[in-house]
Amino acid sequence: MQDGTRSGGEALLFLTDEQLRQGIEAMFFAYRGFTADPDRILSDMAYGRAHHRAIHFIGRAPGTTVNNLLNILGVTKQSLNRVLRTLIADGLVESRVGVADKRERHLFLTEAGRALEGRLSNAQRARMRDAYRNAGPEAVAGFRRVLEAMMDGDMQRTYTRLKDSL
Amino acid sequence: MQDGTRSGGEALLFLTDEQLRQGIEAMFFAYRGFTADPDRILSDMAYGRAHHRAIHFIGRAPGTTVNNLLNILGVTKQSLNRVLRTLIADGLVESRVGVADKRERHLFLTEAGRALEGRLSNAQRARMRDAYRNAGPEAVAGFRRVLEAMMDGDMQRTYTRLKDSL
DNA sequence: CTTGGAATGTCAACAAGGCTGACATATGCT
DNA sequence: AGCATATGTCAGCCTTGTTGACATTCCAAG
Repeated sequence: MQDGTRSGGEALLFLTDEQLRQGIEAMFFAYRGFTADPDRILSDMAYGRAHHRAIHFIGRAPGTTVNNLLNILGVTKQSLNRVLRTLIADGLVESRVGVADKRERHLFLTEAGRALEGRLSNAQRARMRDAYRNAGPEAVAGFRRVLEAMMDGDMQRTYTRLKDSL
Repeated sequence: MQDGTRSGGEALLFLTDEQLRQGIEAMFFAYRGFTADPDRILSDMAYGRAHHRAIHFIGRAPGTTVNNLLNILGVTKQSLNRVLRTLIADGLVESRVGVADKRERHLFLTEAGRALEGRLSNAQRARMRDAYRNAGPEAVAGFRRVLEAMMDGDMQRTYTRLKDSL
């Protein structure tokens, strides 16, 4: 009564190793599609996926601090700083010294930053929308449930906080 | 009757920009969890995610050719070759000259290769299993449907071929 | 007021893993 | 014989991650 059937006779066939393996591969191939469109846009400029992530989360939570962003992105400050430096130099991001705490830097998208953010997120949303429409609302609900269960505890909290902040 | 409601009054609220954005972020955070466990195992050795992918798909389709693997992984031969070279040198992968066509190399996991593959895929399946169990069979079906709809056409075909080959 | 710690920025060095371009080798096919 | 295919390899470049060290600025506690 483990991993395939249950005492009541209810099949747990969705937990077989083969089903799990298919899920793993689906995740791998789908993530490629997920990033493909923004990647194409970015490759025309001198930017990569790291820039996209920074732009996305700054646009998502304007005024966020560097530390905040660091936690969301899960990279080192040196890594993030390199990306932020170029975005600021190129006039896509603005960094304002904190009011309450002047050590903190609050990050905002400039007009140009918002423009690029729009292009990127339009492309990514278009793919998502097609997939959602194709799969239907119940499938989408399941999709979200499985993804949330797949996150690390920390990220689950970060994700929920972000999600509920609108 | 676009993007929010339909003439019949059926809500399409799951296609709102806000819902799509949440799906995008869920995908981002979930993928981190998805790769976290194998990454931890690999970082102890001199290997990375690229080695994991190669090992996974060779274990998945033993005897696959280099070209085949190239198509699945979507990287350049130089990139793949660097990874394969170390895996072969370390005795995890065996490369056999083709029988019908001697230009081709067929790739197999050695005993040691299968051992590592097992560790990695056990870890990844464990997380997947927990997520699946947590979300339930209907959610899993929806998860799979959305992921498949999110893939590029090419990858969708590759994925299906791979999936049906068992 | 001094001092410790927090938040941030920056420099240097390095590694993984992508990429392009060029070229070599062996083999298969026409 | 000659072209195409499959593979390997060298060299060089880019992005994006890492660690370690150090400076600056500022808050807050003693």
